[in-house]
Amino acid sequence: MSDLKIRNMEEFAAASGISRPTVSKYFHDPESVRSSTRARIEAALEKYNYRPNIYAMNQNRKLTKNIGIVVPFLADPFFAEIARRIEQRVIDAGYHPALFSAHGDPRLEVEVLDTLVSMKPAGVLLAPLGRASDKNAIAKFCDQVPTLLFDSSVDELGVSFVGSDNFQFTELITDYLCRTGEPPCFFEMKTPANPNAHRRRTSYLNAMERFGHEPQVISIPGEGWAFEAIAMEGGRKALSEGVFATNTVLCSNDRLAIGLLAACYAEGITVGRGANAAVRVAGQDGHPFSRYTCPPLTTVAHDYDAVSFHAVNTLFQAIEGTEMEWKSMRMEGKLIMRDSA
Amino acid sequence: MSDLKIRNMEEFAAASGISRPTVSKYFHDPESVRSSTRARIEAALEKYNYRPNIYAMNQNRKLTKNIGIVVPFLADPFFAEIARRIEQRVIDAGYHPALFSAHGDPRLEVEVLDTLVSMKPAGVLLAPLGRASDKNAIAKFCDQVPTLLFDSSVDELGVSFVGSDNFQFTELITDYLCRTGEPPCFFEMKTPANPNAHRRRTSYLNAMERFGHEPQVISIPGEGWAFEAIAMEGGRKALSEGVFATNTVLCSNDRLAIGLLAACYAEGITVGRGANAAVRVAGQDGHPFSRYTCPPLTTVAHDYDAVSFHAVNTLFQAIEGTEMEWKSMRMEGKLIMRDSA
DNA sequence: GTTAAAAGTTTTCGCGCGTAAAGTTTTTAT
DNA sequence: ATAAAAACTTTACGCGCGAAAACTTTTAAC
Repeated sequence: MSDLKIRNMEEFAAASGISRPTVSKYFHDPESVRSSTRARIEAALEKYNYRPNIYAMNQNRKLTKNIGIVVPFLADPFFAEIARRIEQRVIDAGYHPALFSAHGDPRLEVEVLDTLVSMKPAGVLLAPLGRASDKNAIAKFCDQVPTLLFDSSVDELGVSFVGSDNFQFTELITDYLCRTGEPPCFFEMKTPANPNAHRRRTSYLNAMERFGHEPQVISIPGEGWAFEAIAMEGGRKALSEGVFATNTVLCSNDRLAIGLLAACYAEGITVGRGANAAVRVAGQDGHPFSRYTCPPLTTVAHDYDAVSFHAVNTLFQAIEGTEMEWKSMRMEGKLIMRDSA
Repeated sequence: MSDLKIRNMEEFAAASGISRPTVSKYFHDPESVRSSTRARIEAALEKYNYRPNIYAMNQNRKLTKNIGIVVPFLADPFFAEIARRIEQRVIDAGYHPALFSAHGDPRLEVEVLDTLVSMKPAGVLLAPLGRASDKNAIAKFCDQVPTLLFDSSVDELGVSFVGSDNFQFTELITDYLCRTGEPPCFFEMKTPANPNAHRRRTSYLNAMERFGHEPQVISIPGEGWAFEAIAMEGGRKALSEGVFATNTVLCSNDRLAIGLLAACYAEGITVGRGANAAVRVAGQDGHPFSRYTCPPLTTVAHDYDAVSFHAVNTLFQAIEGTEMEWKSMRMEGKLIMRDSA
């Protein structure tokens, strides 16, 4: 690599023996220039470590090559995992991901969206906070930027929605639990941040009715995103008061289940599906660490691959101008039987 | 808010009754204009939802208001947590954080650094991959951008280093374990990604010698960032072969400990400090979920607050031109006694 | 080998802002 | 009240690139 510093595209074009507009075209889309031209540019690119000034580049483009990714809480391993996969797919498609977390704060979510508008991204993949979100702000944002909502939908905003079929999740595991032991109680937060929680509760109630069992929902208090702590505290209280009508508890999500497992441990209650276990505990999500709880957590896992694939693909279709109606794509979950239930 | 669309700073300046250069100055630093001027600009800002074009803004500035944050693996809750806190502090300081993860891939780490160079950030907070990092690329990067290394240092690069005192971590918990039961074996990955692992092993060996105990290091094979899976597999093998010389295992980090707890569970080995427990297991890091393992994990917790505070502050000092020598700031960890050891 | 299409070149303009210089007004200090 | 300092205005230029128009060369098609 030569040490001669290339100051701008003009100089780089001269060094590579190609005109600046063609070089510009190359950076916009390498496939848009003849392969012989591409080779010469790429040879120069090897020699001089030139990169176009991203600010000058994006100033006059209506559409940049940026893709925004927004999640409600990045310190939640579920969102970290799904964001990681989406980011990888965006990079593979030749775009530049810009990752943001609302950190559980609706005001910060609005700020992130404001920042994104001024970034003129080609598109945005947005997992909204949910209940706490400023719906008007999100609607306004969706009008300005091609946005695909994932994980949890807000009305019918954006180009489409990609997520998981929460009804199917809960039905699947409720069925499994009913078939293999006592019917489950449902353990959830009273005021869940995420609208998927409501779907799961409803699905539980429906499934229990269909199977002819009496449902029981235990709603514990607590706000925010510290699900494990909330479940541990609420779980200990519920366990010590003996409110669970059966020996089986289905948690609204895996993080609550992890907290409940800790509560059981603290209360000296053995968990598992063996004869000498007192209760069965199951979760929902296929949390990255659900495999390593003690006992390993029985759960319904998101199809991370399918969600990230369809989310990114659908957004790119919209970006490329494919006309399409808004639709909701919900992936089925897979039952993962482990020792906890 | 008026619906009249303001197209650029010229129009906004006209609307607020202030000249464009002064408005420009305001956006660079609101404190740099007279309070009466500031009030008029902010009144107009309320009225019209104008935001300067970030690309045009940054094109001619040598220094933007962006702060890069780079971590080796964002799906690791430890890094998610420290990134979250750093990001918050950066926002509070009036800067714009740009968060990147190398996803465990050294080539991606180099790409992220390349991207960051072209973003002309005011500064970067970089937690390098460690062993796998391209040291030359990092050194070159540090020459171009004010960079503060955190978590793990690479030579004496950047303006300074802020992290944890890994020697103190391991000494502290080794001492605790020796005082409260059998001396610990040390459980680690054979080829750890992070250089801190070496410090912890060394510290363990030193401490054991000082306390007059025979050290035993169990190094399990495995590559990558799936620590729990590696520890679970390696742990089951080690447990079934009975390689542990004592009933106490100190893990190089909490994620390995979580995997080892799962291995113990799978092998039917009870963990804890009670009389009827077979082994004691301890970790290091104060992983966000260490509180919710079964049994809850005894560990040494990073001082997340101090690390994020000093990292951000030291970087800002360097940005503001404060002359200072390179120094290494290592925060002490706090022993967190729980039921696992 | 001719021809049209595709690709590349030259030229020119403008985006939205940073920045600097010179002049004017307002504020602060004495 | 007056001078000096600070803040603001006016004017002007340039950053590095996108984009469009008009022209030239290369490629592909028959």
